[in-house]
Amino acid sequence: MEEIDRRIVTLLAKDGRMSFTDLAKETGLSVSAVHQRVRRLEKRGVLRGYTAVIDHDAIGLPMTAFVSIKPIDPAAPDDAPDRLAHLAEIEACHSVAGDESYILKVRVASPHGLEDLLQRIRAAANVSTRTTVVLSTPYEHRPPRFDVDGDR
Amino acid sequence: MEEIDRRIVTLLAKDGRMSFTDLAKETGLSVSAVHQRVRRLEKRGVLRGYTAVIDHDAIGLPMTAFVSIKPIDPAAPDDAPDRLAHLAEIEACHSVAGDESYILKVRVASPHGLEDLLQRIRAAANVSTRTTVVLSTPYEHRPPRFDVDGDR
DNA sequence: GATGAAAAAGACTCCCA
DNA sequence: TGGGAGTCTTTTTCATC
Repeated sequence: MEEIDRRIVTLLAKDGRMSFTDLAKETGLSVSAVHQRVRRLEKRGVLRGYTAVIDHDAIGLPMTAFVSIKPIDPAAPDDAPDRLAHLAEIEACHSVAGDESYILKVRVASPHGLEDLLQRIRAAANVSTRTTVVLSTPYEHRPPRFDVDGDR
Repeated sequence: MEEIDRRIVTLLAKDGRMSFTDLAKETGLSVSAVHQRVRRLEKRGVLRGYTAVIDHDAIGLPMTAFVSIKPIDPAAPDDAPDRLAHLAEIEACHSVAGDESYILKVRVASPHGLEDLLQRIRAAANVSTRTTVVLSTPYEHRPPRFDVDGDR
């Protein structure tokens, strides 16, 4: 992928609703050339979609936490992500190296809501949990900086 | 905030580029009424912006990690987020309760890139680091489910 | 791949209910 | 607040280089 595609991706990461007209101005290409490139990036899966950035305080889910989980029975098949997928409070699920097996990012309304969610997580996936409560988020969703190289 | 606004927010979380026409169809409102509501949600800060969801594998940053940091000198003023803001590999910075003071989410090209970044983090903010490498991400960026209530 | 032009769809404004 | 009409902008397709 070269320069202009990277530029387009970065611009759309900063403003997912930027118009093709504006993308064209920023990249120096014509509108239709930009259009073509964006569609190609979408098709290739480089651009996986678009989403609104939401203020969780404003929608009544002001509490964020990271929940690390570990299976109670290490011999059982590990299908925790599937077993937890129905819990809408879980925004993300990452399989990780280290002492625990997954890190979940969760959004809840209150400490009570967190307590309740943790119980449901433990019950649904047969895991123990370790929770780190987020106090504030100085920044999040920063656009990626990516270079030509394959390293650094 | 009531029903229809919540619907709009959820729809835009799922597809940040959804047209006003489609939002109107989904909500049963007229285009101008939806338009008005979206602008109001943006103005109130409920909708903080829009962003493209990027495949980090595809752009040469296939390695994700969570880096927890702790100040070397607990007495020093805590301005780690500012000191780290120039590091573009850091996608998010959360202040957390618990043993460490911040959790950073980082994206790098390789183990070598991670090693290099960790050194830069330690040097820039005078902190020790503990790193958890992400092996895979079953899901991420799931839209919030939020109810009328203020609890649950 | 990129371009410009033309047609279709959508965004945005304003006024009235 | 919501709806509708009108206008202007953007998107999308297409033929051409």
